[in-house]
Order: sequence, then C-alpha cells, then structure tokens
Amino acid sequence: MYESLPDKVNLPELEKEVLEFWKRDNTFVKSIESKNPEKYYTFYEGPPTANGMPGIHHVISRTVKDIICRYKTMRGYMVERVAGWDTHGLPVEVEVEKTLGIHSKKEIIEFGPEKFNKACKESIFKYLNEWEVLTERMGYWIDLDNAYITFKNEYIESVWWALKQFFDSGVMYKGFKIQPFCPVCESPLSSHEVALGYKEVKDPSIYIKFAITHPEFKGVDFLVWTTTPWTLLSNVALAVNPESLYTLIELENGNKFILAKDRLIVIKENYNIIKEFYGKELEKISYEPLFKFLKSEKRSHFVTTGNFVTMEDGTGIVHIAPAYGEDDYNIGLEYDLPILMAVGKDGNVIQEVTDYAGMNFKTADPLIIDNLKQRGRLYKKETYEHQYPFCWRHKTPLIYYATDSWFIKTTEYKDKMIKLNKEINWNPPDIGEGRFGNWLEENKDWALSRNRFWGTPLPIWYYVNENGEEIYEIIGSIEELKQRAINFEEVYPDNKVDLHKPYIDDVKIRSKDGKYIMTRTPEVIDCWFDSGSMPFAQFHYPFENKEKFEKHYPADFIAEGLDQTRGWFYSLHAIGTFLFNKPAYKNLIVNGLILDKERKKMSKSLGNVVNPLEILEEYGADLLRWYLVYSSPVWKSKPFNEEDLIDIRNKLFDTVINTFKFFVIYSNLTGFDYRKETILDPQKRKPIDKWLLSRINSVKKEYLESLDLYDITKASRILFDFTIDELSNWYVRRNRKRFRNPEDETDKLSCYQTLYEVLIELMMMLAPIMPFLPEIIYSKLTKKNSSIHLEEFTPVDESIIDEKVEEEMRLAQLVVYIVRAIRVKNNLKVRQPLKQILIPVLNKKDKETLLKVKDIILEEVNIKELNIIEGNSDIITKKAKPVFKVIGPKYGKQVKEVQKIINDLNTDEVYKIETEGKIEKGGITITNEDVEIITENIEGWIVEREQNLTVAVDTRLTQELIEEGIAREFINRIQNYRKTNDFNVNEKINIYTKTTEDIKKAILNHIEKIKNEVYCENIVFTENIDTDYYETDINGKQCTFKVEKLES
RNA sequence: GGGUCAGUAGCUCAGAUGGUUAGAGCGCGUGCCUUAUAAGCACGAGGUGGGAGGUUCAAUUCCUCCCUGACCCA
Repeated sequence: MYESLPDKVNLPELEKEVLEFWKRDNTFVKSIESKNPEKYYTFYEGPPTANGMPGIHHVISRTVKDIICRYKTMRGYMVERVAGWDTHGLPVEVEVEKTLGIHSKKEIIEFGPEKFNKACKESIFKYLNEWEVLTERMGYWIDLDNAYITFKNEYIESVWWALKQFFDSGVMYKGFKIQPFCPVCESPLSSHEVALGYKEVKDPSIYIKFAITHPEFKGVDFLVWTTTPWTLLSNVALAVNPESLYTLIELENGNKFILAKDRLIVIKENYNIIKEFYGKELEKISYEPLFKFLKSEKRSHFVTTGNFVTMEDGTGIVHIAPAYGEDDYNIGLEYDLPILMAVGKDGNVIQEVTDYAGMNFKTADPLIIDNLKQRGRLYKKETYEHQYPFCWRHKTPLIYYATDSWFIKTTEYKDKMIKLNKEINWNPPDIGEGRFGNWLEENKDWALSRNRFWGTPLPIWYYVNENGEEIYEIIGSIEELKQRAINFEEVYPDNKVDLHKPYIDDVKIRSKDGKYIMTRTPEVIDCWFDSGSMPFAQFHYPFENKEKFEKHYPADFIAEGLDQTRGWFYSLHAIGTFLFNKPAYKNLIVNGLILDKERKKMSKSLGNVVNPLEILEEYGADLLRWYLVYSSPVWKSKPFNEEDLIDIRNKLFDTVINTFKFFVIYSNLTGFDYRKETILDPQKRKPIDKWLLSRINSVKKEYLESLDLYDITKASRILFDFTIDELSNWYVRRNRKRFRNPEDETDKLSCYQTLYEVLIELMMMLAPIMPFLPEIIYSKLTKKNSSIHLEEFTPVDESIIDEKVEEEMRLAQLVVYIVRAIRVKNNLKVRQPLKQILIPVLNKKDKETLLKVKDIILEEVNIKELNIIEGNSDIITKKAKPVFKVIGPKYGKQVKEVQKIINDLNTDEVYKIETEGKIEKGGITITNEDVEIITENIEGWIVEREQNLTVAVDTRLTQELIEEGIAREFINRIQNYRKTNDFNVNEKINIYTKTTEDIKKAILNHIEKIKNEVYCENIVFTENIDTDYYETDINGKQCTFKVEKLES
C-alpha cells in the first residue's frame, strides 16, 4: 500500500513536518558529507546585517542561492555553504544612535566611544533570531552555526593582512579629495551610501554680479549662477568654458554683464550686445571678491577655464570654491588656488566668518542672499528643482567637502579588473558588460577610511619626523602588533585582545628604525572592504586554512540583488583582482527588486512592505520560492502579487499533488508496488508510455541545460508546462481507464512503472526549487526514509528520447485540436459520436505517422473512423504557399511577382510540381523547394486547417450514432449525479428511470456499456418514481431517474 | 546631464540567427469535457509589437533619433 496525502493538503503544515525530518535526519550535513570532497562547488554567501528585519527581497536572493546549491548537490558536487554576518559600519552606528537618542558625532564622543561601540556590538544581532527563523523556514540550507562574523578578531586580522598587501605595494595613499560628506555623521559617505539618498529638492538659484577689476572692463560684472550661496563665502575663482562664446551686453539701465552667448536666455530685459569673445580670452581677468572674511597668501579671484563648464544651465560662468566641489578642487590644483573653508565639518560656518559664525550652512543661505541683495550684487533670484544627495540615515543635505582620507588606488589596476571581469559569467550578461563594466571603466580610487567608531580599525600608525612630515607604517597581524607595540600588555592585560576602537587607539608602536613612538591613525575602514574580504577572511587566511582557501577561491557561484553591483560584487572583485590576480567568482545571478502590486517600491512609509514570514505561514515556502523564480526572470524587478501565488498553487501544486494521489489510489486498488515487480524494459512498454518516458527525458535534458546556464526561470517553466499539459492533462487523463482496468499484466506494469518513474524524476527536478513537497511525495513513493536531496541526477537517457514518437504525439494533439474546433463551430458536443474524419496527406510518411496515433485521436474526439487520402483526389483542392526563406534570396526584388504566381497556382499545377518537381509559369521555374503544398479544401466536407494540416469531419448523423450519443448523455447524467452526491467509485447502484420511448430504446441498445461505466447492477424502466427522483433532459427530451445505492 | 536595461493583448510574460496568420497564462464572454485535479479544452472579444525615420524583396527582430519607465552614476 502506498500512503497518500490528506484530502485537503495544507502546504505550510507539511513543510513543518519536512523541517522536523531534516533536523532529525541531519539531512543538510549529510548532503555535504556524503559527497566526494574532490568534486566540490564553491559558493560564497554575501553577509547581511542582522540589525534590521529580513524582508521579502532577502527571500528572493536566498531562494536563488539555495536552488543553485541544491541543484549542484544533486548533480553530485560537494557544496559547502557557510553563512556570514556583516557587523560593522554606519548602518549599525545609525541604528544605535537612534536607540540612544544621539544625533551627532560630538554626542558620541561625549557618550564615550567605548560604551558606544559596546552598544553597537550588542545591537548587531538584534534580529538574528528573525533571520535564523526565516532562513530555516524558507528552506535555505546554510551553515548558521559556523557563520563568519566580520567583527571577530580573526576576521579583522585577515582584513589587516589584506590591507597590508595593498599598503606595501604602494597602492594605498592618504589623499585630500572632495567627498560627499554628512555633517551629522561627520564622515564622508561612500558612493553607494550617497546613491541611497538622492532627493528632489528646491534650492535657491541666484545670479550674482562679480565686479571686474581689470581696467579694460571697468564697470562690467561677470554674471554667475549658483544654487549653493553658502559656498560663495569660500569663492576664490570663476570658471568659463574656453571653447564657448561669451558676450558683453548692456542693459537699458546701464548695467553691463559678461555671460555665455548660449545662456543669454536668462536675461529677461532688453539688451545690446557690445562684444563677443571666446572663453579662453577671459582667462586670468580678475574681479573683486564678494566676501573678505578669509584670506590667503595665494593668488586668487580671477577667471579660470575648464571643459566641465557647460551651457546647460546658469550663465556659463561657474563660481569656484575648491573646498566644496570636485571640479572646483581640480581647477584649484591646476591654478594653484587657495582652499578657503568657511564651513566646517559639522556643517556650521566657522568663527572667522563673523557675520554668519556658528550657523548651519543651509540657515546661512538666505542671509547671504539678503546681504548680496543689499549690496546690489544680486541680479535675480529664482528657485531651482534638482536632485540633491541627502544622508540616507539622517535625512540631512550632504555637502561636498575636501577631506583627507585613505584611498586604495584601484585606478592603477583598473585594466586588470576590466580584463578579469570578462571571465565572469554574469546573469543577466548585460549587467556585467554594461553596468558593472562601465563602473569599472569609470573607476575612481576607493575611499577606504571612515572617520567613525564601529568598524575594522585601519591598522596604520604614524609619527611626525624632523621635517614635520607624517610617516606611516602598517601592521598586518596581531603577532606583528604584539612585537612592535610598546604597551601591548597594558592595553590588553591577560592577552584579552579586542582590535576595535577605542582600545586599539591606545596601542603605541615603535617605528621600524626604532627612533620614534608611533600613534594610530584614528580612522576605521569602509565596511564594504570587510565583506569583500570574506573569501579569505572567513577562513582566517593566511593565518590558518591555507589549503582550504586556495581550494575555494574563486567561488563558482554567488547571487545577490542588483543593488550589490557597486557594493559587494565590486568589493569582492577589487580585492580579489589585486590580491590573487583572479576574479573572486566565476558565475553570478543578479536578482531584481521586489516591488508591490502597483509596481511601487516597498517602503515602511508607504506601508506596502510584505512580511515574508507571514507569506510563508500562509502559503508555504515551496510556493513562495516557486513564485519568485517562475513568475518573471529573476533579474527583472518583480511586482509582488498574492493572487499569482494562489494561481500557481491551484495549477502546479494541486496538479503535482493530485497526480501523485492518482497514482496512489489506483496502485492501492490494483495492488501495485513498484519495488515488488520486475522492471519492464522501456522498449517493451506501450507506445503512450514510451512517449511519456521520452518526454520526461527530453524535459530533463532541457532542465539540466537551463540550470547549468543558471537560468532558473526557464527551468521552472519547463517543469510547470510539462507537469500540467503533458503529464496531467494528457497522459494521466488519457490513461485513467488503463490504470483502473489494465488489459493484462504487461499493460499494468507498463503504465504503473512508467508513471512511477516519471513521478520520481519529476520530484527530483522540482526538489531544488521547491524542496519540501517533493521530499514528502518522494518518501511516500519510495517508502525510503532517506531524503530526495541526497539523490543525484542520472544522466539523460538519450536512448529513450524518441523524437519520432514525440512528433507523432504532437500531430495527434494537433488533429484533436482541429477536430474540437470543428465540433464547437458546428455545435456538435463531444458526447455525440460522429462517423469519420478525413485527412489528406501529401506522402506515405505522413500517412504512417497518422495511422500510429489513429486510436488516440478517435477516442479523444469520439469519432468512429479516420480515413486518409493520399496523393491526389478530385475532391481535394490544393494550393502552394511560397517559402520565403528559399525564394527570398533566389529572386530578390522579384519576390512579390513570384509570390503572386505561386499563390495563383491551381490544383492541377500544384500536382504537377508534386509529381514533376517543377513548373514553368510566367517565365519563371517554380520548383518543389520553393513552395509548401497544402490542401486547402475538401469539397462537400467541413474543413479546418492549422499549421498546414487539413482535417475534415463528416458531421452527418445516423440513427445509430444518435442513439450512442443518447447513451453517452445518460451516462453523463448518472455520473454527475454520483459525483454531486459523493458516491464512492466502488459503490454499485440500481437505476430507476422514466423517459421517452426513443431514449429508452437508445439506453437498451447500449445497456451493457452503460451499466459498466456507471457501476450499475440494474436499469429499471418504470412509470412510478415518486420520491428522491432527479429530473433532467437529454437532447431536449425529458428524463427522470432515481439512483439507489446497493449494499455491498 | 551620462550609462544600462526594458517597453509585445486590460495584467504577467514567451518567442523569432529578419520570412508574410506574433503566442501562453490570468481576467472577460460563450460553449464543451471530466468521478485524481480548487483543474482542463475549444470558440470569441482584446495588439497600428512605445513613436518617427532608415537599411532590405521582406523589420516586431538590424541601425539612428525621440518618448516613457526602472535601476545605477553625476
């Protein structure tokens, strides 16, 4: 006996049983340990931060990861999977700031960095439990117990080792660069952080008059445009585009301006153009400074030239404040301009700028504008809407600020990164070539340091030499630190080492030459360097596990969301390329964002966030996983829609379950047990069974190919279509009677063994994508207590794939399809048997093919005979259709003429082509390869054509056919009655009926058949049915019956 | 402003190395089939393949420009 599934299957409940089984059975560990360690497949887990709740977008990337890892496991690979946690960085600090009610760096220092970092460490795993629950519940197999954690000393030590490699090769430097800077964090933000915070804002847009001091332009002003009035306090120069035309104009009120010719539209008054010149002619012309709070020795306040000046907006003259803009800074270097900093790192105006001292730069804006207005320096003021970066956590506007930080000179090995990127198999490919490739092309040095607290400390110490220069040295391991430090024991008594701030800041080391005591530089590093170091840092390489690391580098596979392109994908690549001269990963899948049903971004403020655990509880992990990869290619952004989940459950899941139940019901009914019978050679099975075996192998072939190419969506769609269309709606439906009542023992083995084997194969293919349900079905089918996830795919059996058989079945399905269309159009129900189908064929081969599937066709459409007309017949009209692929290249421009000739060929002419291979017409020779011959019509028949197949049906009814139709109708009524009244399949009945004479006659003529079909002992015709009767009509005639259950 | 991708039925998506009737599912209307199936099948309505040019005998497919959207970058 096979054990079935409950009538109403509760998927989430079933999954919980499976989770229990996996736990008891230790299946995940077995799935790794049972494999040959020499045949391994390496996967890297990108570490999430567990200080926030996991969301649905985490479920999709984890689904993708799990599918590939389970698949590779079932392909026989050892796939070790270790979880990881990203624990450092600003995201953690910001969460802690929120809980502590802290709003600035100053307050952190007041609070105490030691306490602050302790709070960070405690907050990291705030939602660890939720993460672990989700991970387990969704069936994501990963080793959580041995997860790598980026704040551990061992991990930091490996990162230090890496940093030292960079430092020693001279690609790490301290530089002064303009970086987006958050005044609240008091730290530069990395580019990906900035990207999180662009917002549309309205800023003041002012046109300022700069008075020219050059004698030639006395009384003339440069008209300059800016949206950041506060930077005017630090203005040291103006810039024009050297190649553009500029004009000197005079307004009616006598004001004289210089501005770009292409930007004259900003002048609304009437004006006269006095003079034109190129930008380069303006170079070095000096002007009166607007503000004089800050002074410098260096020469300043003159016109510079740069190609970055565009004619898109403003006046074509740009004001330059080298401290607050990248172009500004670069032009400052070029012209040796002073750097005036009127606004400090806290975003407030410095004391020297007395008028605005202590004000936030945004607060100062309107006052500065006012001041300019009063002094007559303001030409006009407008508002300007544009995208401006905000701190993604503090929601405060960023400033571009010249800061010193440590950089890795990634630009130095950019070409290598580009070259190695070409070895990576990106899915989808265009992200690798396009988005990521472009990013690499435009590579900028990696701003590595952060002026923060909770992170991997930059292991650099410095001293100031006699010349006042800072000299840096780097430490690459704890051991090295111990040896170089002069107070290690003091800072870390009893060898209790914590490499974090503030402890590490206390460690002093002696310089290499022994002459100086060195102090640590205060910065920590970008946490992306942490996660990008995971390939080696997770193993504490090179201090331990050297071989293990080498074996597992690079990864065969990683998968994360699209947002990681510039994040983890980049940091892995940048670090891996430099340290190991190899890409860090060979294959990757990028998944898209998950949007809500309306295609809006999910966000807390919109309240449209989907809680993955709720979905898992309601629908189950299998269904959610399937939906996420099936509904659209994983790299597309996906609108999440619960209705689609339900649809997939009704279709795929119910079909899988019911196909399995079907097998169980009839196996138990007929006493079939796969293990007890000798296996029938597939070649000896019935044609339709051979067809199914051929199909499952073809499907398997496509499935393996798709997954080997990392196309999960395609693989899932192949399985979906096969299960529903071919397995369930064709094979099982067509063979129901056989399963219930096999012809003989061979027939029984043939169908049962086939269905069993196909179910097993199907479950195995489903298992990586939906790991739960196939586990249950597999165990019930095999009666083994061993997981399906420990099984391995056997190679595709090419000998079982029979293209011809599959083709025959396709033809049969096509004929059935056409006949159904004919029936519907002529209002002939399928229950009404018809006399014959007529199909004209063009050759013997087609005839033979059709004859093979004749029985299937006839049974499916309820028609008595299938007749085939071969060759020519006077009732058939033939036509020829041009084959454009052939005649196109052959005739070129003449193609339309030839098309017309071919279309006009009559039946006789077509016949001539068929028999003689060609015909001359209109001076052109048409050969049989130029045309496709079709039969267009059969005179006197009802004809439908599809894909060049013409089918005719004889729709005339005889008395005999009508009676058979009536018998079928009668059977249908009884069966419906049985079904609606929940009669068991095996319950026998008696039928009492009252009806018209002709229906009675029809029933009597088919009485044995009826009795057999509806499981009936006796049919009694009577005039007296008074109770419990049921009234219906058959072909418009009244029929009353009563069904009586027999005691068995 | 720059880059990448996408735009095919009301919605979600296929497909075609350029070949003359562009498909499926969901939804809608109609009919049919069925004691494994909350399914299935057929018919119908619904498409100027985002727009405009170009190349070609032939463009939804290739090229150019533009529009819209998403993401990334500034």
